[in-house]
Amino acid sequence: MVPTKEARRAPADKYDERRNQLAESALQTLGELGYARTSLREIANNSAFSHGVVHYYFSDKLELIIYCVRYYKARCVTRYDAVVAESTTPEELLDAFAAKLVETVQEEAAMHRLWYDLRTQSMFEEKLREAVLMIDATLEDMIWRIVTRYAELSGRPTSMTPHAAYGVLDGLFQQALLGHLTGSADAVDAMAAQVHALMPLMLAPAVDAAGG
Amino acid sequence: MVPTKEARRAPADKYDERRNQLAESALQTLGELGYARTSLREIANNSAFSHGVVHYYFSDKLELIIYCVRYYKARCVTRYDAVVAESTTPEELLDAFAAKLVETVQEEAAMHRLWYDLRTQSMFEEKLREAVLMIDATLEDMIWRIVTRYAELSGRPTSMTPHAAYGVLDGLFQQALLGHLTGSADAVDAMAAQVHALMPLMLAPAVDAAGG
DNA sequence: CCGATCCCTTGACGACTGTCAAGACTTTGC
DNA sequence: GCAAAGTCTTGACAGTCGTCAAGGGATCGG
Repeated sequence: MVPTKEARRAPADKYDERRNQLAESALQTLGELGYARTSLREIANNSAFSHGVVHYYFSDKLELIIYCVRYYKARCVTRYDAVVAESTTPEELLDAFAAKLVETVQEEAAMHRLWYDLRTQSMFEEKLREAVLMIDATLEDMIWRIVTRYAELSGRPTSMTPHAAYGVLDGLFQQALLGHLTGSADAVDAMAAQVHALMPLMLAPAVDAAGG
Repeated sequence: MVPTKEARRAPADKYDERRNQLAESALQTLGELGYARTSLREIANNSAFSHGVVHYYFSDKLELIIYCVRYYKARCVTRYDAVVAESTTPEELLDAFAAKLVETVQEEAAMHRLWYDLRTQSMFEEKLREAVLMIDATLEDMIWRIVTRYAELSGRPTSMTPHAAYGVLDGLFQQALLGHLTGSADAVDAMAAQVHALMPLMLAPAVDAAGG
């Protein structure tokens, strides 16, 4: 009998652990091959198990992938929190933020292209939408924490909605990722410069210090 | 014998015409199903031909798709030229540009999600990169024509690189497309507002008219 | 130590895929 | 009107896919 999560006895932990283990292998495979070319057998090959085990822990290929999306989110959501916490001036925050962006484009390119792949797939596959929109909103929140902290440190109010701020930064990030993956040597540095130029524009214009 | 484009006798036009016909059917199918779920048989089903004919006009599935990308580009590249040509004030240009963006998100959503799909696929499939990067550069030029004309009409110089301008606008566009396709009623209107707010930020700040 | 439950492997199924060869039908050149 | 070239259909191929059933060990409760 196929065990469901709630019907399981004691080792619900072990069950979830296996699911996470498979999600890990799936994410690795998906990041390498993309959604279109990833098969369950290939995922299993990149794990310690055989291909049949997938249907023991997931009812469906899509359920595995959706589980992966949510599992992946848990890793990303706090990526910039240290940057926010440790910066004490707007310039410091901006530098640290841009540096972190550059770092993550370079070192987690596979995961990021997978994210964009899955987000685009959700434009075609309705079942992916709920999970994708949820993580997209979470990423928007993450970006907004940066922007509001940057505004705070600058002593100026924000002049963009969270949605718009996320949209433009995500556009630059995606552009840099594409450039990075296609061999453009200066793509990530260009992104850093663009972010430096863009962030001040997300705040209301500084008043001239004429009055004091 | 498989005819190659250069070895053909008189009807090189008819040959290309058929290729375009197939590209049309392929684009329709790809826009509906996405790259991952589109098969050659499905493309042929959406055309007047049978599935075998694809290999008469294209050596490969990938060659067909790459041909589609280039074919698709030819339609997009002049989309905003009328807006540029007919606007006489910066406000008019901005309104017309935003309106055109809204229109194209709504009425050509399938083609746009396909474009983002293929562009993302190029992060995984090396053979797609050349065509994708070419059309991406063309789109960047298209956007830059808007921005420079906007700057001209405003009497202010631009303050962003073409790359950055394209990146941020594309981010907003993609965000609106995702929102539109996932049922968010105000996604496209939000994009219009965001574009209105963003475009002035792409120009150098207006000097205060204190000196006359 | 035995039976039951859990975990996992193996192998198979039907469906679908890209590709291509064989041939039929159509058009063209003479 | 015949032969050749061009165009398209049909059918098959080898392979891969998601899915699932049967069964083997492992583990655990008694």
